[in-house]
Amino acid sequence: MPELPEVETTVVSIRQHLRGRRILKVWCDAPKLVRRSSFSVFSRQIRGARVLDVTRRAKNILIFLDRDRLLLVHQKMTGHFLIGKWRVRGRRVTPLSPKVLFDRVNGYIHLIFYLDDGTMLGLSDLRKFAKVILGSRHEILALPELADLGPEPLHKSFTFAQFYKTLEGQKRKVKQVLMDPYVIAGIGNIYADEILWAAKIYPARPAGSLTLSELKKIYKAMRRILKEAVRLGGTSVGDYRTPSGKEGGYASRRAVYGREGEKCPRCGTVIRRITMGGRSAHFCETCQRAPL
DNA sequence: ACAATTACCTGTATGC
DNA sequence: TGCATACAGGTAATTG
Repeated sequence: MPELPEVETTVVSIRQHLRGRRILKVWCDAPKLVRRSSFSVFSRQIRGARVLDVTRRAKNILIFLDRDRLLLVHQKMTGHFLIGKWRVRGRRVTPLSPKVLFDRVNGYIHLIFYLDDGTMLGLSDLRKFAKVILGSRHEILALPELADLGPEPLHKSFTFAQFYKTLEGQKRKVKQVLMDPYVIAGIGNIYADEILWAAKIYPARPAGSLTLSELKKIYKAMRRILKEAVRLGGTSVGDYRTPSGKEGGYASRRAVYGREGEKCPRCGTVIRRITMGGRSAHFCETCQRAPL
C-alpha cells in the first residue's frame, strides 16, 4: 500500500519525467477514478497543459500545471504510477497500443497520460479506489482532504514538542491515532505496525496513556523508519512497484507487518495479528507488552 | 462533538 | 473441482 515513503518515491521518480512536459491527451477505462467532474471535462481541461512541478502532501500527489491548474492524485491502496516509453528518438518501437504495452507488465492500468516526448504515465489500480481531481490551484488546495491534514512527520518543524501536542489527550488507540491523516499525515498500516514494534509499544494502548518516554520512542522510531524507507524506495506489498517497475527496498526490512506466525527478529516470539477497528495490527507480544 | 462503522473495489485465499 | 465467502486496506461518508 502506498504510504508516505512509497508516495515520496513515486513523486521523485515521476517528477523527472513530467517536469516541463506537455500532456497531449489522456486515456481512461475507469472514468469513476476522476472525481468532481466528468471524464470528458477532465480530458478537455488537461489537454495541452504543461507540467510545472510534482510534489507530495501526505499520501497525495500534487501535479502543478500551467494556466493555474492543479492535478491531485491519491493512490489509495493499490494505485501506483508506471512510466513507459512508446517512442525512442521519434521512432515507434512497437505497433502495439500503449494499453497493451503496459498490460504486459501490469494488467491494471486504468488511466494514461501521453506526454509530448513520447513518455506515457500510467496509473495502475487493481481495486479502482484511486482518486484524481483537477481544478484551480486554490480550489484543490482548499479541499478538506488537503487543507485539514495533520503535519508531515518528516518535516523539520515537526519537533517532538509538536508530536506530543498532537497525541496528547487522544482517547483512541495509539495505532489508530498514528494512522489518522488529520493527526499525522502519511502513516498507514505498514509503517504504524513497524514504528510501534521498533518503539516497543502495544498498538492498542490509548494514545493519551503513553508516558513522555514512550512517546519519545515512538517519535524517534517514526522519523528513523520513514526516512530509511524513503531512502530504500518504499515497501512493496502486493503489486506495488516504483514507477520504473522495481520493488521497494524496504520490503525485506519489515519486522512485523504481514509476518503473522513468523518469529520476532528481536526476541524470536511468534508474531501475532489482532483486529483493531476492522484493520489488522501485527506485533510481538513479548516486546510490545499489553498493560496488565 | 466525537468515535465507531461502512462503502468503495476486486484479486487472492480459504472453506465446504 | 467448483462455488461461495472472507479478507485486504485509505479515507470519505455514514451511523451511532
